[in-house]
Amino acid sequence: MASPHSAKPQPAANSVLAALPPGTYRALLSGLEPVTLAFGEVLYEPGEPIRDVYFPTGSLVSLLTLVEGRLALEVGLVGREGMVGVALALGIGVSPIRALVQGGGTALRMSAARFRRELRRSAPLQRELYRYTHSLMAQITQTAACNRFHRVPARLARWLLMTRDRVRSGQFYLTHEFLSHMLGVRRVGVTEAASALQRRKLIAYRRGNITILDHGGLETASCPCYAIVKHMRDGKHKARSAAFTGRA
Amino acid sequence: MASPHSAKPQPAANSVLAALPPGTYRALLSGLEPVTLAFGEVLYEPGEPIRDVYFPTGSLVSLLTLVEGRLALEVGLVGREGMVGVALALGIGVSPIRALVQGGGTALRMSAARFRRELRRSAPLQRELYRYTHSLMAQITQTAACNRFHRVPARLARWLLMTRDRVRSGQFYLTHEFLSHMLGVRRVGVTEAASALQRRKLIAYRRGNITILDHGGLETASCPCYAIVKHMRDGKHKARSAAFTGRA
DNA sequence: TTCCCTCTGTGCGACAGCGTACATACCGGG
DNA sequence: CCCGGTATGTACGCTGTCGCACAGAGGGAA
Repeated sequence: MASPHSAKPQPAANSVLAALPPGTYRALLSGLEPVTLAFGEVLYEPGEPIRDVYFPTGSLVSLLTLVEGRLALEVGLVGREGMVGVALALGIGVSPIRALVQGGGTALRMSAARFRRELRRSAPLQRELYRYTHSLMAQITQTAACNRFHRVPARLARWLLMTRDRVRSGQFYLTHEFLSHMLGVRRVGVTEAASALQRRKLIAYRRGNITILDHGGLETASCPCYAIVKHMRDGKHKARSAAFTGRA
Repeated sequence: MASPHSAKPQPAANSVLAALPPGTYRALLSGLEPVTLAFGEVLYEPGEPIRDVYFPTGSLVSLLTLVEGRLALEVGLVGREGMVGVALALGIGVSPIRALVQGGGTALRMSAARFRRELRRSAPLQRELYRYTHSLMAQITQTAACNRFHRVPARLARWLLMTRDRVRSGQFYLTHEFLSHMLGVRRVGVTEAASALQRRKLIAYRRGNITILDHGGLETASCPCYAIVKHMRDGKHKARSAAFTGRA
C-alpha cells in the first residue's frame, strides 16, 4: 500500500501541476500528500470506485485493460507528465481499468472528494487535466493501432523507450513475464524479442534489470508509434494555444 | 460536403442533447444546423483543425487512426448516442483522427467557435460531454484489447452488431473492402469471415448490402467485447450518479 | 445486349505468434 | 555450500493472418 513519505514535493515535479498558475498550485498543495508507490501495487481495479488520484513525480503507473478476466494489455503509461485517475476529471467515479505501479517511487496523492472540489473551483486545473486527458486518449488510440499492426520486437523497443522517457533513466527493473502482460503476448515472445535486441547491443538485461545501451538504435528498431506519440506531446502545445484564442 | 437539410430536428434525436435540461437545450438550438452527411464524406483529417462538431441523429461516423499513411483502423463508432469532435470539448482544436461518414444520414452541426462558447457557459453541457468522452475512451480501450486478442470473425460480428445498434436497423451498405479498413485486416480476410457468417445464416449480403438475419446468433459469434461495451453504457448511469453526489 | 467496373470468392506459400514442455542460469537464504 | 525458487533460453508443431494472384458474378451505362 502507499506509505507516507517525508520528502518535500518539488514545485514542478509533476508536469500537470507545474503547468498550473502559482496561485492555483498553492491552493492544491494542502490536499496533496506525498506518498511512495511500491512496485506491483494496484491503485485501481476495474469497476471499483476511485478513492484517490495520483500525480506521479518519481514513479510510473501502467493502465491495463483486462480481457476475459486473465489477459492483460497495457493501453497507457503515466509518469511525471500526467495523472492517474482522469476518469474522475470526467465525472466518472468508477475506474474502467487497472492501474498498476510499474516503477516504484514518489507521487502526490489527493482524495477523490478533495479533487472533485478543487476541479470544480479551478478553471486552470480543468484546462490542464482535459488537455492531458486528450493526450492520453491519443496515446491509447495509437497503442490500439500499434498492437494491431506492429511486430513484437518493435513494440517492445517502443515500450522500453516510453518507460525510459518517463522514469528519466536508462535502467529499470522489469521481468519478461511482466513485460508480456504489458504487450499482451507470451512470456516467450518477450524473451525472443529481448534476446534479439540484446544481441544487437541495443539493450542489456540480467534477471529483470534492463539497461538501455543504444537509445538511437532502439529508436530505429521501434515502430514509428514511439516518435508519433512523442511528437504529439510537443505539437500539442501549438494546438492548444490555437484552440484557446478566446479565454476559457 | 454536408448539405443543408430542411427537417426540423426532433428534440431527442441525439442522446447527448436529449440528456440536457430543456433550458440548456433551447439555448443551443440556434447554433445547431441540421445537415445531411453523405456516405464516404470525411469530416476530419488527422492534424487538421476542427471546424465544426456534429451530433449524429440518423447517421453513423467512424473514428479512424491512420498508420504509416495508408493503414487504417477504427477505434470508435459514433451514432446518435454521441458527438463527433470531443477533442474540442477537451480544449484541443486539432483532430487527432480521421472521422469518416460510414452511414449517411442526418446530423446536427455546430461551428467550433459557437461550440466553445456554449461549452464555457453551460455546466450541464460540459457534464454530458465529459461523460460521453469517458465512454468513448472506454470504447477505444476495449477496441485496443479486442484487436489484440480476438479473431477476425468474432470482431466482424461485433462490428456489425455495434453498427446495428447505432443505426437502429438490421440493414446497411458496407463492402468487404470498407470493412477491411475498419477491422485493420485484408479484404480477403473479411470475405472469409463474412462467408462463414452467411453460411451459418447469421447474416446475408449482396454487393455491399448487409442484412442481419439472426441477432442472437451473431451475438454468440461475436467476442465478449460487444456485450461489455454495451453493458458499460448501461452501468455508467449508476456510476455517474454515484460520482455526482455533490453538485458539479 | 454488351461492356466494364466493382464486389466477391478461392488458392497458395510464407510466417509471426501461440501453447506447451522442458532445460539452463542466476541468486539469496539456510 | 547446497538448495529452491525465480528468471531466462530453446524446441516444436499448430493456426490465423498475410501478401499476392486470379477467377467468377452482378449491375449500371451506352
